[in-house]
Amino acid sequence: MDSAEFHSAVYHIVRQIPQQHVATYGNIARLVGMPHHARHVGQALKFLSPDVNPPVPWHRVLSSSGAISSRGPGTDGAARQAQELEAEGIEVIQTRSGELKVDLQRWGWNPEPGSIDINWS
DNA sequence: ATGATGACTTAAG
DNA sequence: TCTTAAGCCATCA
Repeated sequence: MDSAEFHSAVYHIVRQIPQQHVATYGNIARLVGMPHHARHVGQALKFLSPDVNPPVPWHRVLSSSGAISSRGPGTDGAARQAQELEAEGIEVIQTRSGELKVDLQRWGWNPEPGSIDINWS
């Protein structure tokens, strides 16, 4: 599986995250079959253009702690993601240190490995 | 070839 | 709940 296929696979899985649910980078990586590529899931999402069709609900992907990954100081990506999540009815809380997070126990999506469609092409 | 960089994760204290 | 440390691996300078 090359890079392009990996990206396609990631998009395919992310598109299956149901409304009002969130998944983690690591989980997506596992579902795609590359459990050590959590970081690259983020890379794939970064390359996403806003007008892809069908749309990819990138905002439903979080880190394993439930925190919305900061895109670096001075960026607004995290805040925009929080806004998308709230727009769909998912509760976003803020920690003392100012981190935005979602309660994975409540909103997390944990499909049985065999219960989802893996074939993207 | 080499070293730095991430929209990361897990374990430990 | 934080902070550190170590592991991870494609991409880039």
